[in-house]
Amino acid sequence: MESALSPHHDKGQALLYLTDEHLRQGIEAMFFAYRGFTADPDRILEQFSYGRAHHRALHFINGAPGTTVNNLLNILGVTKQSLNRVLRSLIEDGLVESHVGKKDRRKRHLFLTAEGSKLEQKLSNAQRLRMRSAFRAAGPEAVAGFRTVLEAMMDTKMLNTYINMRDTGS
Amino acid sequence: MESALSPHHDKGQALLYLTDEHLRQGIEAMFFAYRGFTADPDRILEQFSYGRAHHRALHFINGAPGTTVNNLLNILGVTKQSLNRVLRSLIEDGLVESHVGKKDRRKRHLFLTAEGSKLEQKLSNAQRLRMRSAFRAAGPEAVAGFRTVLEAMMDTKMLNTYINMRDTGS
DNA sequence: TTGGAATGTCAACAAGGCTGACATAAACTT
DNA sequence: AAGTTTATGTCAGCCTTGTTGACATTCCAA
Repeated sequence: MESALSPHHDKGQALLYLTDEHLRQGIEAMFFAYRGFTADPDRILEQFSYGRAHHRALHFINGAPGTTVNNLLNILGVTKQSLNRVLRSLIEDGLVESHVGKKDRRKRHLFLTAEGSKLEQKLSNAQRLRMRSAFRAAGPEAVAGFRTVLEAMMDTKMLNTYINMRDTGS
Repeated sequence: MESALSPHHDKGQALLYLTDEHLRQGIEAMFFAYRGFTADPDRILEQFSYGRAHHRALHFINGAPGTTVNNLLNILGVTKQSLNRVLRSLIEDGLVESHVGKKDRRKRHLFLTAEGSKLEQKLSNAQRLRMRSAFRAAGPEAVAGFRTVLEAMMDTKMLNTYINMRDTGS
């Protein structure tokens, strides 16, 4: 990265991507990209009178069937009251099932029903479609960089959660 | 990227980054990274009893001083009622000034006051700090890839808006 | 057996989206 | 000059999704 012969000059060159101007562009890119990222599922959710909170619950229950309410709380970073409202409507509508734990009967283990799975598929298909098209357009090196920067931008605690989900494939 | 001798095999290899599993990871990375991205300004805004909507308004008024309400509406993608509520409080609190247009007196041109600029600085410093540390940790190639993927993920309309802001440097 | 953890529920509140309706002033069109 | 469109503001009301606080229940663990 830096030449031993002219460290100061090369350091200046190499760090040009860290100027305030570049950072501002990165900030705005995140803003606009996140809007695109959520746009497609949002349109589907509207038809079901659901919101992003429902999508997030469906997504993570799908990724970790049998997860507990508390675990979901930690992943989503919201209060139990907030999550409970969402879960209640999903359970009432027959998209999610809550089973009392066998070992620890205080815990509720959450599962998608067939219908819940169907909606989750619909949502994630839409989101993957855009992600795939963006990945394909950008190419594998860009995607690797994308992942690297995003991981560096996460809170430490969330990074561990993410890495865990990434590596266990659920 | 692909060998001329065994295009099929290499194509299979090259496209491994487009599997559903990788896309799912990209989706979750976006979710967690966006949380990190907004966490620092959110903490500051809380002290001022403001929300993200105020931050967004301050950010884009700062980037394009004298912009009109309608322009801001298009950038932010919200209704005028929603934006107006935020602008009103910022104007009342003396962070933003609204000036009647000289050429077209229907238009209101928006500017940050000294105090508004101060808060905007505070917010963007916090956000840049995290972005800079992420960029530095990831390196210039990763940052280039990050930008490429984000731009590919935006809605076409927003992409143009973004590119315009990016290139004019405001 | 008692303390605390896990969960659920009720009530109340706020931010910030939304729609619809209406007002006003200015600019544009015919 | 009259009528239309544009830009903006405002009022009322609704929804989702976040918050806090209080309280009940269940049940594990020391």
